Amino acid sequence: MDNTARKPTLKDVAALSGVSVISASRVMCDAPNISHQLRQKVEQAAVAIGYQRNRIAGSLRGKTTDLIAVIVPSMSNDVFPNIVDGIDDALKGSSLRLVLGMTKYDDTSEEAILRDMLTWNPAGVILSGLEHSDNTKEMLADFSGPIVQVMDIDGDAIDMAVGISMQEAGVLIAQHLFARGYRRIGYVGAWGERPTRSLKRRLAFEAELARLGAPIIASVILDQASSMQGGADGLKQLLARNLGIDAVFFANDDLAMGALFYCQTHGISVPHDLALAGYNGLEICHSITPHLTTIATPRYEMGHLAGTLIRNQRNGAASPAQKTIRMAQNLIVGGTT
Amino acid sequence: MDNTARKPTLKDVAALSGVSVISASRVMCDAPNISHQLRQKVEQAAVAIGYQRNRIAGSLRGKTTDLIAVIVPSMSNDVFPNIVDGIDDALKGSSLRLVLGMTKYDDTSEEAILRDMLTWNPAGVILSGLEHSDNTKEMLADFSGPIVQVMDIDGDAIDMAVGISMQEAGVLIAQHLFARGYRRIGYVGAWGERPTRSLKRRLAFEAELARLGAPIIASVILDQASSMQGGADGLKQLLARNLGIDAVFFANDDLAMGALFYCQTHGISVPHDLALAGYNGLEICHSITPHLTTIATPRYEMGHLAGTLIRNQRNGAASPAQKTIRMAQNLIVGGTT
DNA sequence: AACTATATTGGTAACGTTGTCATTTATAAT
DNA sequence: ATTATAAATGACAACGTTACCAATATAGTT
Repeated sequence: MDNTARKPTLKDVAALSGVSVISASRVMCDAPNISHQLRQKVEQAAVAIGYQRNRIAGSLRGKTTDLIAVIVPSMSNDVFPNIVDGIDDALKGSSLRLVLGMTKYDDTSEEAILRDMLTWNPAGVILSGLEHSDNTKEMLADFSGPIVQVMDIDGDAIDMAVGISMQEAGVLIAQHLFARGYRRIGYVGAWGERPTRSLKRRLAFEAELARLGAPIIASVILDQASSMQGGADGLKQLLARNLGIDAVFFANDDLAMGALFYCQTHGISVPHDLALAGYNGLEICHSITPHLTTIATPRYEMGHLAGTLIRNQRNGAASPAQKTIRMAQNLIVGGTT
Repeated sequence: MDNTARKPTLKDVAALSGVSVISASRVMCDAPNISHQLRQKVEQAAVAIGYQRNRIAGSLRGKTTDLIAVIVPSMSNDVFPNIVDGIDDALKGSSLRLVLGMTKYDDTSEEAILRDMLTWNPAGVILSGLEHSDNTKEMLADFSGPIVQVMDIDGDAIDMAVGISMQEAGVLIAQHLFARGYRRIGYVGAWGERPTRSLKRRLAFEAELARLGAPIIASVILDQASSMQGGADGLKQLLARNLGIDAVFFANDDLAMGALFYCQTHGISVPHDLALAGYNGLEICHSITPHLTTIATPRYEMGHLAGTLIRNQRNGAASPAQKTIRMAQNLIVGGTT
C-alpha cells in the first residue's frame, strides 16, 4: 500500500553497490562472466533496497515477453482446467507465465481475446481446437512465436498441434457398441455442438455405424450447456420418440452420467434395457456403479506437452519435426454397455 | 511466422497518416478531444499497415499494466475453475487480463509465483485464502494496487476479501446432523488439510458438536489429494474402527460422493445405516439418488465479485467501505442425512 | 617479454509508448 | 471587434531495462 516512495530501479541498485547499471542488470539476468564479488555486491544492494525487477521495461527492450497466451472456451468444464494445469506444470521452473482468456465457445470472442493478448507480445500462444475465424487465423499467421493448438488433430494446424483424433473416438465407440450387439443406437449432444470437436466425434460415429450396417436411429442436440441434468433431459427426449433405442452415445461424461442417474431412478436397467457411453474418462466414471463406458482422454498430458513445446522453442530448440502430435485415447469398458 | 519485417509502430501509423505520433497514440487510446478527421485518418492508416498496439511500451510509460495476477492452488479441483471463470467474466469488456499461477497448495510456491508476478507490475492481485507466508504478506504490503483474497473470511484480510465463513459452514453441518438425531459423528478430510480452509471447517464443526453434547467420535485425514476414491478409502478406514459411527461429514463433495458410492456397493444403507454430508454443492450432488446433503458455495460469484472489485478500483472508484465481503452459503438437505 | 585469447566491466542508445506542457485553432461570451 | 474559453494538435522527454560495442584486466602461449 506504500505508493509514496518510488520503486527502486536498477540504477539505485547500481549506485548503492558502486557498479554500472548494466553490470547490475547482468547479475539480475544471470548473465555469464560475472565475477563473484560483483554478483555479491549487487545482490546485497538489491536486497538492501528491496529491488524488484521490472519485466515490462526488460520486455520492451528485449522485444519479447515471458507471457504465454492461453485461450480456452471455459473453465466450467471438465477438460480445460486439466489442460491449464498441465500447461502450468510444464512452465514451472521457467520464467514463463500463463495469461488466460476464455471464449465461451464464441469465435468472435476468441478473436477479440487474441487481438488483445497479442498486444502483450506473448512468447507463445496456446489455443484450443483447429477451427478459428479468418481474422484469428490471420493474426496467428502474422505472429512470430510458437503456436500450439490443443485438443484436436483432425484438420490443419497453424503451427503445432497436440491432441486426439475426434474421428477415432467416434469410431471407437461405434465399433464397441456394434460389437456388443447394439443395433438401434442414438446420440445426445449439447451446446448446440458449438464445440466442433463433439461434432467431429458424432459425424465419425455416425459414419462408422452406417459402415457397420447399423445406422444411427436418432440424435438429440441440446442447446444448453452440457450438464448432468441435460443428459437426463436429452435421454428423455430421445426415449420419448419410442424408436426402440438400445444404446446411446453421449457427447461427454456429464451428459452420460446424468442419463445413468435418470435410468437408475426410472426403472431403466443399464445396460440390459439401455446401454450408455460417455466421453472423457472423468474420475466419476469408474467410481460409480456400474462403471460408465467412456473414452479416457489425456487432458493433463496434452496441456503439459503443449507447454513443453512452447518452452522448448523458447529455449532455442528447433521447431519439432513432428508438428502435429497425436495422443492416445483409451476406450474404457464399464458396466453400462 | 513472418518475422522478417519489423512490426509497425505508432511512428509508422503517424507517418502514413501525416499526423504526429502523439496524435496517433491518442486515437488508439480513445482520448477525448479528437477530431473526426484525425481519428479517421489514423484508423485507416493503422488498418492499412496492420498496426498492433504494444502494451508493453505503454505500460512502461504509464507505470501500470492491465494485468491481474491470479494465484490459486490448482485447477484440478472443484472450486477454483469456477472462481477463475467468475473473475474472467467480471473482467470482460475491460482491458484487464488475467495472469494465472498455481501453487499446488504450497506456500513457498505461492511466494515464488507472487514474486514473479509482481515483476510484471500487475494492476491488482487476487489470491486464495487468508493464510500466507511472511514473505508473501510483506510483498503484498508493499504492493500499491488492489488485493483481493477469495474464499475465506475467517481472519484478517490484507486489503479486500470476498469469501464465505468456514466456521459457519462447520457449524451449519454440525447443527444439521445433530438436529437429525445423529450422535456418533465422524469426519473425513484429505490433502493432509493443507488447504487451511477445510481445517477451519473441521474445527468449527467439532467445536459445535462438542457444544451440542455430541462430540466427534473419530476423524480420518488422508494425505492424498481429494478424490472419490479417497472418500471411499477414508470411510473404510473410519468404519474399520468399529466405533458405531452414524454420520460422516466430508471435507468436500468429491470425498462424500466416493463414500456414497462405496456405501451403495457394500450394502450400507444411506442414511439409515450411515448419514453422509459433503461440502461445495457440485451439480452431481442433486443429480444422484439420494441427493447428497451438502453446502452450496457461491464459487463463481466470489470470483466475479473479486474481479469486479479490482475492476472498480482500476476505474478510479474508492476502496469500498466494506473491505471484507461475506457471501452466503446454503445448506442443501438431500437424502443422505 | 610480447602477444593472443578470454574474462570482466562499462557507456550509449534504443525499445514504443504516453505524461506533461506548449501551441494553434475554433467557439462562445462580452 | 475583442477577449475568454475550450477543442485540437504537437514537441519533448521519460519510463527501466538490455543489446551492442568498446575498453580494460587477466591468464595463457610462444
